[in-house]
Amino acid sequence: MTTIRDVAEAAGVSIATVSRALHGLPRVSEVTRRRVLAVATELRYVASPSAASLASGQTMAIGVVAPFVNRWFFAAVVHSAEELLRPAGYDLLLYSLGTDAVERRRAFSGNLLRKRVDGVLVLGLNPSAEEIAALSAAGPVAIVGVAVSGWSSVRIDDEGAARRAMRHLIDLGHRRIGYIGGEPADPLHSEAPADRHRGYRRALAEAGIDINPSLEAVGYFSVRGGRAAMEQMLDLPARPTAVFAACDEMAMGAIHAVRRAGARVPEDVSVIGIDDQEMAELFDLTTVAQPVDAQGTLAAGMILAAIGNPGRARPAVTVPTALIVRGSTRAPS
Amino acid sequence: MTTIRDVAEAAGVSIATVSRALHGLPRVSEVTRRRVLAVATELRYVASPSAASLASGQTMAIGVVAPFVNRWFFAAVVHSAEELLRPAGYDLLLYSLGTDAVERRRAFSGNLLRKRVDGVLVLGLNPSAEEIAALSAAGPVAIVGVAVSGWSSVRIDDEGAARRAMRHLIDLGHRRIGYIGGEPADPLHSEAPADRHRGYRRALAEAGIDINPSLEAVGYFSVRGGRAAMEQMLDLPARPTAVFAACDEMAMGAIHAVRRAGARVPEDVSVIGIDDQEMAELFDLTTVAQPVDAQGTLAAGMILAAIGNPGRARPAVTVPTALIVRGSTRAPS
DNA sequence: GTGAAAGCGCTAACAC
DNA sequence: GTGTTAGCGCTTTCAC
Repeated sequence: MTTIRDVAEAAGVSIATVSRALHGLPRVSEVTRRRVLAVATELRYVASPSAASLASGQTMAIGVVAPFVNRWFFAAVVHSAEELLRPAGYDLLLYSLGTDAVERRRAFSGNLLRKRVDGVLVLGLNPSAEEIAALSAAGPVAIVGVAVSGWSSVRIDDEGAARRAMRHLIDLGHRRIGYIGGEPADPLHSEAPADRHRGYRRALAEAGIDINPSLEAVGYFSVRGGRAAMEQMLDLPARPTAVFAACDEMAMGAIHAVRRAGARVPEDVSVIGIDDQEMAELFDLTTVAQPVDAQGTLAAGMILAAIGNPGRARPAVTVPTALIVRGSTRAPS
Repeated sequence: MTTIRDVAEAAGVSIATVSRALHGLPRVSEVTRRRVLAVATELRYVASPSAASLASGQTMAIGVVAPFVNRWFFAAVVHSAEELLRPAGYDLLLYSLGTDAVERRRAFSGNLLRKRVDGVLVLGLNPSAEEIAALSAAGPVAIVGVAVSGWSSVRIDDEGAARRAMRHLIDLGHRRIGYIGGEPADPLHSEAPADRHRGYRRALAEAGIDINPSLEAVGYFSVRGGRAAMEQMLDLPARPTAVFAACDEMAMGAIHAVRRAGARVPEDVSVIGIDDQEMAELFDLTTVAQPVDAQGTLAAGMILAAIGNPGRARPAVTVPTALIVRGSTRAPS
């Protein structure tokens, strides 16, 4: 294995000069720098990150903590974050925790990330006080999806997005509107589901429509959960004329359920979601779009900005959403 | 920051003993071990991975190289691999390269992973000779999707899966069967697309059906690509009665195109895919399922087995696929 | 069963 | 502009 010493000897300089030359630091003559670079390339030298970390105190790695990578939203955010982080010289350390509460606890209690990363990107979970402490010990944190005081954050206005979806249905003339959301006790402790639910109820209230708990079903934020929830509502004596699902995946499941029951979207039931993920267009799904890449890039940028600026305030940004009207909603017949 | 020295002092032993105790090594009395463990917990001590790596020569990290994380297959494989790697004490370093050839070249030429990881998991690309050399320098490699000599590998029989899909259509009585595949010059240099294409043609040949190039369209392995490809085929003077798409995403795009054109699946056109991803059921898509979790777990296990066993042969495993018949295929009318 | 000490490969402060 | 040197925090021999 080639070390910095090999390069130094081959270039006829000291290891300190090699280090400076390779990092583009001043106090190295142009001639020397060129020679060192040439030798390093020739010898296929790669600096040891472990040694560099130990000596410099920086790991040049960012931890990415998320419940899953195999969910559209998380994968997309991670991808866009990487596009900013990698060119800045940072590696990405992936921690997908799963839904399991035990696993989650273990991950945080072990201080998984301490001494391993310079900063953390958190996705899709609403951390407890202990978790906030544990993660904060690892470096500056940016979180996507919920605001946490002391951390940078990027999110959408979940309640507002839900209200916008609901207003669309209400403006079309719907009065009997179902809701498909998450579990009452969300295993990820994320706030977004509760916010969206609040938006649903608030929109109803604003329109002077009574809340009907039998029109609220649990869809677990998954396709099949959405389908099951819709099936349940279709069995009601008085079916809803429209359904608002708190994410596109559940909305797609709902559309499937309607069709399997021999009914049509939107003629018999209108369906609206939140996200505007890739598949939404395929389902001709009306939805409230949230910018994904922007959230990943923003969060990554916040981490970078926070590293080395312990003093500065941590921004909490809310990014805008937009109603995308497609063919899955129309006035009730 | 708590170091091993702090623990040693607090426990009244040397740092060597702390190290042994914490690693469960022999030559430490049970009493001492317990005391050290207690003190370490008390002090919330976490060993520095950089220092450990530098001293031991192991990074306890595995590099994951993939073109994207935001593709169903890759995300699922990564997730299942992590479930094996994390408990074994390994971190996951994510490198999603994107499609960009330049970026890809840079990634490999810089020897991105050398001295950073103990092993590598490669997904979704068919490495060139140089890339094989570059990655091999980082440690034992396991690759998913294609066999590479000198590396461990897990894959499905792509040609066989394609033939199975085709035989299903042919057995149903179809003779005019379209194909939606990847680009002729695959930017990822992956072999799977070519293998599947070969399976398509071979199945036709075996059934004594002439190959008709106008029935072969490019779908870029994406939903929209599949839709565009299908639209193109629907414009043909003689439409195919069935279409085989080389992945489910393209198949779903194709189904959408058929419906938008006012035709029906499967009455007018049968559609079959490969993958059996989560959404396939929603589209009632007949497809050839490939085991995803198994591939991730197997590949991860191979890396673990290879680490510390430089001599042993590298297994090349082919996992079985299965035809899943749903409602998107039927006999031509 | 325990401790002393020699590195691992690098960065950064300092001297020249 | 360049070199010397003192660590960074740990693992691992080797002596006791």
